[in-house]
Amino acid sequence: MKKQIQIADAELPIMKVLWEKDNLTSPEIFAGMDGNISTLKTLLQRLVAKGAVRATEINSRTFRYSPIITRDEYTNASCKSFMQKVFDGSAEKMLLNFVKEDKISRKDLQKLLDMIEEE
Amino acid sequence: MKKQIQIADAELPIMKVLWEKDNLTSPEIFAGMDGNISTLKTLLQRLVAKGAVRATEINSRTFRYSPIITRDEYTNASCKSFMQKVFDGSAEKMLLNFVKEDKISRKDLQKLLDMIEEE
DNA sequence: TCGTATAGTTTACATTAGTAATCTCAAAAT
DNA sequence: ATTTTGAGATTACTAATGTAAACTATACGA
Repeated sequence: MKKQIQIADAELPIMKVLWEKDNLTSPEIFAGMDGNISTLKTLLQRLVAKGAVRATEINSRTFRYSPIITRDEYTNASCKSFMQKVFDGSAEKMLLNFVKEDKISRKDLQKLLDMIEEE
Repeated sequence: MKKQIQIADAELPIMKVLWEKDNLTSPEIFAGMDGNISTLKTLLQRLVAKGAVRATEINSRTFRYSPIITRDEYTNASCKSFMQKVFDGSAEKMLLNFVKEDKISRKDLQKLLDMIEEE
């Protein structure tokens, strides 16, 4: 049972950058992101501390960062716990809600169906 | 802009009980729930404090509790922020992921489609 | 070579969340 | 009337989160 690493909301944007392109230096990560630079440093640090991101030393005192947790791992775990929490683990309940609330249209559903059929 | 009331994970089970049946006394709420009774009291109190639950006095020092936030309000807000956070606000991305991960089957989708067609 | 910019480290602090024990005081029981 | 019970209030404490300033020491530019 590998203990679940929790990625906090404020940390997620950093993960997203690294999922897009990894092996970046911290300035590369932070360029394009908004928020206070000190805060971003702290968040990156915490991600490294909790084992979500790996820091590889290049020069002494500078690193390149890469995600250890994959986007899929994160997404799957989040979806699962979200579905569990809000819809008592029922995907159908969730879907139904999305349809009722017009978050998804008939067309979207059809598109999805087609996509499945193709495989 | 009504400020978003956040319902914490540990508080949610109490809300779920009240969404099922409201105007309950605290012993009625807690019966059937598990967890330390003191903890449950704290959580109920916090829900009242943050305006998610209304306490109506019956005798002095005893109350009946009812949800102020509706299940739909909660569900919609949660879905929205979850989708925003994880799927950058795209319902399709999310659905697609659920399908890819086999959380939803072709059959489920078809059922939904049928359901929509009927209206 | 020396100064400086800055990547990374340390420290800080308020808030929320999870968990729970203890206290208070009226209502119910005897 | 007195005791007991228990609903609700108060207090507590740790961990996580969001936010950010200050410090340190090196790599690079002048």
